[in-house]
Amino acid sequence: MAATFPSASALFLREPEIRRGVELLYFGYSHLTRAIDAGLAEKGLGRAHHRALYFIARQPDLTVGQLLGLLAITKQSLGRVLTDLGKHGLVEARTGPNDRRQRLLRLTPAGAELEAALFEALRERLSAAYAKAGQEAVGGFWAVLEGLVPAAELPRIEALRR
Amino acid sequence: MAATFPSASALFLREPEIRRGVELLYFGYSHLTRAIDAGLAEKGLGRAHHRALYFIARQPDLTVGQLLGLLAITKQSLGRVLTDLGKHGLVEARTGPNDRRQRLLRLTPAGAELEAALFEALRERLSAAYAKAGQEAVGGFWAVLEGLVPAAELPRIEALRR
DNA sequence: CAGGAAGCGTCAACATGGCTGCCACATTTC
DNA sequence: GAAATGTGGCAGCCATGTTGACGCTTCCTG
Repeated sequence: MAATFPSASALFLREPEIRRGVELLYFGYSHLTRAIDAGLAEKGLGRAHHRALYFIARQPDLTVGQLLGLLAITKQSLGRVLTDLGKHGLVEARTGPNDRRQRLLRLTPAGAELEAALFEALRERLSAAYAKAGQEAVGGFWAVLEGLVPAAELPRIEALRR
Repeated sequence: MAATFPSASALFLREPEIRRGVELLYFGYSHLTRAIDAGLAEKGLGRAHHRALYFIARQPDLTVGQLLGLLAITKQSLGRVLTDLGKHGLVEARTGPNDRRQRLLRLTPAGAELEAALFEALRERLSAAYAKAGQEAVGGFWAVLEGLVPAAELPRIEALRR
């Protein structure tokens, strides 16, 4: 949260600055996600598989429902992805200890290895961008992106940071 | 370009900070793009149509080839999108005055109106995030995203700013 | 000025990853 | 015991990406 009070005519709120943000977000996001496509294709997986893999790595033993909430897709779409990941031996599920209806998801060693390899590609790109922009810029980067996420959603994201 | 020299152990380059960036980028991008889905669905269009619409609005009279370069999809995929936009009366093309092989793309008044309405939704979200984060943060946001784009690609993006 | 290269359009076929609707089952909670 | 919840599965649809091949028209160069 910055301490500045934006004036009514703040220059950084005008159309060119907004368009610049839209474009950089589009291109930046595109290039970052493309960084792992090759690694995924090797295993016959797609981006949907990676998103699931990523969040399971991030929060082991999360339930199918929690993952659905993060990905914001339908149960059916996720089901297909989880089935694939299971068949590839990358993800395994066990029954919830408290609520036996739940299935707790976890990466297998092979899954963890693949996720780490894919993350390495993301890390390379993003840390290069971080280093080039500097620490302060990184704080700004986070702050703006946080502002794009509806307040109701933020807790779920913050929870990923343990 | 920040003036800081990242030390070998810069805290903001460690895994948690990288993961935070990956996640915020994912969620921020998702929420921003979802902001216009309703408006698009009303017209029977999808996100692919919006991307084309957006860049044609941004750079009128751009050629099919230039648009292909920006979107980084195949000619066939773009062809389908442009055909749709033409049928809806949102985009029109005229023969290039210098090179008659080229088709210069332009929004019709209806196309400009739709693009403006969709942009308004993006503007609302992004300017709220800008205002909340403050002007300095916005600079950092841009700087990090620029670092994600391969150097070879940057000129094309900078060119959008006239 | 002939011939190759470039810009564009288009056909067919296919893959991925979303979606909806509907149903089934085990389990938990009221 | 009834209702709500968490999960799984089937069938089918749609949007948007892909490859490969081919054919125009136009431009440029030797």
